[in-house]
Amino acid sequence: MNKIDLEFRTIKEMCEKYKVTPRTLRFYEFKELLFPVREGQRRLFTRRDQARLKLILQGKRFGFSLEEIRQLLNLYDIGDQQKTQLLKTYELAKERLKVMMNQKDELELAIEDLKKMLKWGEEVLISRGIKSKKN
Amino acid sequence: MNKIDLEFRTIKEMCEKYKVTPRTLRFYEFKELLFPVREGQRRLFTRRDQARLKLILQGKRFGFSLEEIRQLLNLYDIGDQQKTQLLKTYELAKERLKVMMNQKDELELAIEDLKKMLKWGEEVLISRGIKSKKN
DNA sequence: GTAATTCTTGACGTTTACGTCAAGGTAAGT
DNA sequence: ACTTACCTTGACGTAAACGTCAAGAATTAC
Repeated sequence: MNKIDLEFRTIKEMCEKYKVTPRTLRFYEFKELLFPVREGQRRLFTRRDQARLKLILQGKRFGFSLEEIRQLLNLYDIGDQQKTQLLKTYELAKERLKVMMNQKDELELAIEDLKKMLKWGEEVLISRGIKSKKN
Repeated sequence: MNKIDLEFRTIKEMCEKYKVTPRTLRFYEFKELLFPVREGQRRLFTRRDQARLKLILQGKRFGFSLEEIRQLLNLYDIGDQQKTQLLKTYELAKERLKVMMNQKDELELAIEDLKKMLKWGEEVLISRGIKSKKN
């Protein structure tokens, strides 16, 4: 009924829109990643929550832990942060970038190695007549 | 005393050489990734075990689960494998390669995004006089 | 006004890859 | 013989990120 409905989403709507389960959203609230308001006892997720959820899901894609994500979210939400804390968060992100770049390098090596393994496995399969050459 | 000592390693020697804990090696045996022989009740790890351990550690670097590694190890150890099983293992590795390449792509995107975040965070820090430009 | 739906808060279960005692066996050094 | 050192097998603990009931409240549908 209210135009305000555009501002808030129920847990179900959130689940459909972002492809997560209710349990997940409640869990994120419990972990202080989201802060839905209450209408009676029901949760209502604000735009801020939605923005945060998007970042959470992205963060997860990047391999961050929820705890790391919680800290990184402060980068977007600096209002009440202290200088020290802000700088710490920044450093955390920088560290994470390093880790990710190493991961990338290792992953590239891994891919090469696995390709070699596959090539070798292919030879074996062919030599046993299990597999034809052009497949 | 024996020259055979070159063939076998105790759990301690294995731990030092491969930087793992005894618990890890026992766990891998329990999970049928390693098959040390026994001298009395003590474990002796063969060359085959060492080769397998190297592959296990590599596999872990690549993000395989131990169960996946167990299956992949069969690629190197085909003696008693059936054709079907061999082919299945091969396909598994191929699937894994796909996953890894996707991971790599995502990771690259993630890295780019995180770099942007850092740049933005840097602006904020500078604008607050917490951080100087050339750092 | 009753049923069906959606929500709530517990609270225990799950998986992976080990960590961490506990209690005891055995071999080696002295 | 006694201590030390290293080994063994349980067996319970841990962390992350939810899954999966259970039991009850509140809203909506008809």
